Amino acid sequence: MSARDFVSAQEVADRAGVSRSAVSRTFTPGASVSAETRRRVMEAAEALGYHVNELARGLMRNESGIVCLIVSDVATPYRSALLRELTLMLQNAGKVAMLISTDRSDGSVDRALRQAIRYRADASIILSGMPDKSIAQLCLRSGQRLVLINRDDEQPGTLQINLDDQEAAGRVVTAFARAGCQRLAFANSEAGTPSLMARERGFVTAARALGMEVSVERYGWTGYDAGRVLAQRMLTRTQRPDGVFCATDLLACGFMDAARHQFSISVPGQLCVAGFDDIEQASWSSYDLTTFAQPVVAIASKAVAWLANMTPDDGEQSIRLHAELVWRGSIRGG
Amino acid sequence: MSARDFVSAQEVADRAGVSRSAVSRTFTPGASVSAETRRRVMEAAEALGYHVNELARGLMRNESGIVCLIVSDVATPYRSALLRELTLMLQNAGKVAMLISTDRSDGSVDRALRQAIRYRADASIILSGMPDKSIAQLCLRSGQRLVLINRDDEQPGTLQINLDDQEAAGRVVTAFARAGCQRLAFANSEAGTPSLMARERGFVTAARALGMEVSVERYGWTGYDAGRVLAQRMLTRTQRPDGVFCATDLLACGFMDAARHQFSISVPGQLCVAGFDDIEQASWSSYDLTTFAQPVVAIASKAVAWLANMTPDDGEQSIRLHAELVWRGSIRGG
DNA sequence: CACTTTTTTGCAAAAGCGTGCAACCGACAT
DNA sequence: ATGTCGGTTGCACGCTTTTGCAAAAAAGTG
Repeated sequence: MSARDFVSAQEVADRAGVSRSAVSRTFTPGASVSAETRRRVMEAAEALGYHVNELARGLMRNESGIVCLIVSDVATPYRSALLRELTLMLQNAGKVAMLISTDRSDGSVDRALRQAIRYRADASIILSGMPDKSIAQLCLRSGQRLVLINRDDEQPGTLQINLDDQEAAGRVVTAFARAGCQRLAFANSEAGTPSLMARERGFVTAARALGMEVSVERYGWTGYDAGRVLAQRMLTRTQRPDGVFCATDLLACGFMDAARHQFSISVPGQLCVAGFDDIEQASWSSYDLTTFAQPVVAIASKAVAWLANMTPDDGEQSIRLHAELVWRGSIRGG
Repeated sequence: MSARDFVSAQEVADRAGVSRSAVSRTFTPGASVSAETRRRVMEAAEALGYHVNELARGLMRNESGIVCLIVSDVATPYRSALLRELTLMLQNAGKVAMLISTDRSDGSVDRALRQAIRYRADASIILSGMPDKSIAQLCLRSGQRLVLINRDDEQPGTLQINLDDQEAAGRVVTAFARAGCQRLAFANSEAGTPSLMARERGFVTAARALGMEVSVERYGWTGYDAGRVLAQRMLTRTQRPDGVFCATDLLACGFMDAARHQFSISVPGQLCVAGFDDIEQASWSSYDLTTFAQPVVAIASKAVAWLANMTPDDGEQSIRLHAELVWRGSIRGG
């Protein structure tokens, strides 16, 4: 066995010549301890290398300070950016982040949430995946607060953070129209997540409203390779589109690369492209992609603010954030 | 107060008509319980929605099952890829990952490690930052196992995972020579991490050994923008280099973009470029970058294998992994 | 100095779990 | 019938902390 010999509050108390409770109070903000006692305790703690045991503390308080981040595709630019903001802000709020990756297998989120419950996480933030309604129920029943980002389940007691995907998609139609595009198209993946579908809906309806021709193609998983495949399918038609809105920047990067290097189509000369997320690569000069910015810091700060604010006015709450269009060079005539 | 009312083992025991120990043993793998008792307990647990309290369990066992991941620049492609592998493998090993992001401020890693100790983490994996020797000592003193990735501190009781950076850098010199490059250069950041410096050393010494001209430039933080600035500095010289090894793929992407779009230099026609990490973008056709692959799955699996294998034969251990050269189109004549 | 008020301190209970020890139960051999 | 043995089960204690309560100490007041 690993001889892990932690020093306990008792040992500190003995060395400092005070009671165990005095030690406890010293490390509890807002507790009543005299300056002298605190000094003696701190000194002893330092000498012995004492650290509060958050496990025991959480056990007592029924509040672990742990927030569970349940996320699939961590290695994706948008997700990892959001992850960074969330962990940083949670740390500043005195919480600690427990990271659970879910692959695309079915029971994956389920297992993750059970794990979270076993560690008595105060809350879970779900960045992805398809959480079963029953599982979310389970979370809530065990007193866990739930933040759902870019999902549209209607669960009481949760915070929902969404974007104005549909309206945003409408705005890009206007941009394409102003650039003189005739035949629009939407490039989507087969993931079918609420935000992707909302963008598709918004784009198609806005295009139709303007009387423009519009087509939709879906393929594979939401990544660079799918973007390439979509380009191959859409750009080999006899009447190929000249304004393509990709559901995601990653799709857009793949699409643009295939268009330029495989079909020698100039962007934005012969083809306008827009994406969504404003990942770092969108600003790289090889792409210079016009896209919608995910308000990652706003998302993260709303989420942790809601978690930190423990007033149980919790009833279902829903926040809608605005996705700002970032003009770059992949659409003619900014 | 959030009325968090968890169901305890006692309640399950009452409902199942057994003692609390029976419940405990049911959820402890390898404990002695009859099939009948286990069934009754499981049934009651299911009905009541019972979940083992890992906080209390960790308190008893002095083993929390928590592994702390201390990482800076989470949103970076290489880091997030490694993060994904680590969390996935830790989960499969029955551990859980606690993520601590460190910004580049000084006391940041320090605070992170203290947090880890307070939660009685079984181990910490440090992907970055500059952990003070004294802090590492603190970790070890509190029985925490430590994995250091791409660092060169020599601490007993830790696992060090490194790459053959220096040799790899030597191999790319050969590649440049074969491509007919005359004037080599190394593009580095000012971060000064052990692996970056090892690549620089390896490249310079190998080039000199072949009697080739070689220069070094360092600028800023290890990212895309620094790559662009480095390109501006190096490509405006009267005698500009024709073979540039960038310390990192991100630097290389910035470098290539500036070279092509700002200076209209063709890659690999007039300029050969190589990078390091093999991030996803390196394979995108806009870059098609020849680079060294970080063996992320090997790194992750070595790390968690060492952690899972609790034999305390721990004495300082050091693993050196091989970085394979991935040939793509940014160097002439594959 | 005596009295009241406030602050500080120690005690003991509580939280939920694991586990050594002893008791117990049924089966089997003598 | 008695002894033995392997497997189960319950009891009680241990882990580390927080916190209500009451005692003690300190401070303030007349």
